[in-house]
Amino acid sequence: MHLETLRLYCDVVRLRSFSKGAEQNFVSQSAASQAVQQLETQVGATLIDRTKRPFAVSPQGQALYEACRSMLEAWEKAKVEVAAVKARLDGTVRVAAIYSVGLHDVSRPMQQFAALYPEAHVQLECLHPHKVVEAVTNGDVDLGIMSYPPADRSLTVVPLRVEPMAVVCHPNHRFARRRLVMPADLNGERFIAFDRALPIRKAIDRALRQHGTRANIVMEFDNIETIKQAIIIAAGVSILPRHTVQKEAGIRTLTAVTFGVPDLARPVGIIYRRQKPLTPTASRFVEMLKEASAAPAQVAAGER
Amino acid sequence: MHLETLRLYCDVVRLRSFSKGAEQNFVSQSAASQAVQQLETQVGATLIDRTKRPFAVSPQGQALYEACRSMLEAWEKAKVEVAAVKARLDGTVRVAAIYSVGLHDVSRPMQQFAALYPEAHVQLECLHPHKVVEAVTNGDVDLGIMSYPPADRSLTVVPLRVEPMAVVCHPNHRFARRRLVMPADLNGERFIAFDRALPIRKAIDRALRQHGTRANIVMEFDNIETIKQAIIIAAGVSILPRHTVQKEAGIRTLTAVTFGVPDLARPVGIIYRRQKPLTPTASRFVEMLKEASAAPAQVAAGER
DNA sequence: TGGTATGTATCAGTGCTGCTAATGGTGTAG
DNA sequence: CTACACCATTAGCAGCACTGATACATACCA
Repeated sequence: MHLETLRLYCDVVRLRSFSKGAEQNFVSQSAASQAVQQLETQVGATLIDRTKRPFAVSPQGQALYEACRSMLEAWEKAKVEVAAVKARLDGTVRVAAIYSVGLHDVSRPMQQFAALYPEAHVQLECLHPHKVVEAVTNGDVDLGIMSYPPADRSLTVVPLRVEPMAVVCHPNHRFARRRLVMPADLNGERFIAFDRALPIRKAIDRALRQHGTRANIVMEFDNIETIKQAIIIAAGVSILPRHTVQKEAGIRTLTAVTFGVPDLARPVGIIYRRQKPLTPTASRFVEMLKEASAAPAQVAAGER
Repeated sequence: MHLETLRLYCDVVRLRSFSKGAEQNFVSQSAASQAVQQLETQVGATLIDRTKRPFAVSPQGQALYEACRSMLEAWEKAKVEVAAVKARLDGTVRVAAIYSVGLHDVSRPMQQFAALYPEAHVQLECLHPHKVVEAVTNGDVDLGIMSYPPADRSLTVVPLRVEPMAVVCHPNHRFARRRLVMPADLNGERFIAFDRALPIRKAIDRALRQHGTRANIVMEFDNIETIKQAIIIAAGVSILPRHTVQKEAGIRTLTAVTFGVPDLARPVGIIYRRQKPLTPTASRFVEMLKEASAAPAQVAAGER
């Protein structure tokens, strides 16, 4: 039984006319006649007495009319309710980012986004890289922003940018006066590394190994902020994305020196579930992130 | 949108499985998948998150599920309600009869019918002939029982019997001693006639005219009972269906004498609207009336 | 009582929709 | 990582609802 048939029947009864009811539902009079007949067969009763004009609605027909009216009302209500829930959820973009990206690079696009789409809402949480992947996979968030996005077949990856890496040291370190540090310079140098489980650690290790360098790893941390603190207390040097130390370089608490391996760079990307297409709002936020990550890169290039 | 689709969706959600929901609705798993997809398109929201197993129902999906459940309940309730009204109405046969038939010939079949079909119910009302036709035409009653049923194209006529007419007079009247009264005998006789508007009046007038008889009409009434009262008070004679004075003849308050025009007879029939087929109950009652009108006719023949 | 006008039923043809069966893809458990 | 269970997808097909034309019924009018 079609809901449209019930609506048609209600209109026919309400307007006391098959023709008018049909017209109101944008079908032919013939269709209305057949539909009501089908409905009568379905419920097994005569709903309309057509021998008089205008026709008479039988007691059964009246009862069914009222029942149908409330059913159709319930249906319309359900649809708007679903649409409301959808709008509320669609208007919210839940984002999980790693600390180094979330703190520096997402807050500005977030403000920009809030200004452009006042009805939308961005929820940002900063997590450890593995937790970012987990949050995306579980569907706890719509988007994940992270470095070295994993090549998981259940995830779609949108590359954002590639962040050049620099050697970072204390301003008093001898490297701080140089314009360039070569891999060989790191031999035996006290080195503060990323945690072994992180892809960035593996990328740096591979780059150093390819140039025959063996750094003297004295500490391991799983996030950039802690590494920077370690460098500040003169515990050693490290290799970090250049723009993550931009602020510290400005106030001379850290110094970034170009590293002699230009292809060592940290890719940053957005991940989301392949099987779950983005909401329009989330798509717009992705576009904004892509634009935002294009502009600062040029600033960084000019600075270099 | 099909109600069956909503039912399928509810079962899928309830059983947390497309396959089981499909099975419960006797369709393939593919059909269930497509139906839910169509439903999602219709309401414009994702109802079920299929990336996890067992799948998760989204907030929208849950809201729609509850709405659909109540809609389906309302539908089932409406159907049984309509069926109940139908059963009640179908079990009732509304009959309109003219006085002379209703009082004498319908009450016994009615009792018989009530004994045979205890769940059924016969509503009998006695009306003037024209009102009987009107009641049938308006749909106020299912059946009409009357004499000289009109040849209306909107009515179906079921002939019941043909009632022979007799000259009826006071037991003291000179006719009362005769076995036969010829049309010529009525010349100048004080005659109590039917109302001019009634077909039976026209039939009697025509019969008398054909035999060159001019009765002296002293009174006109529109029903047999009143005519009988008039005869009893010795106001004159009349021509009436013989069996309508059977009781009075038995107790010697009236006398019926065979009339010399055997083809003068009153046809009695059932009428109902051609465009509105009889309910099964009404059909059974018609059959019973036909049987009942066959038996007494033979009794009357034996009496004659 | 006939004739006209309005409104509904009926019919055959057709395009669309929902179903099935088979196959492909995905998540979960062992 | 393989096996399994489950769901999605596809093509093909059958059934159904709609249309347009026509027939019929009712109501109104002269």
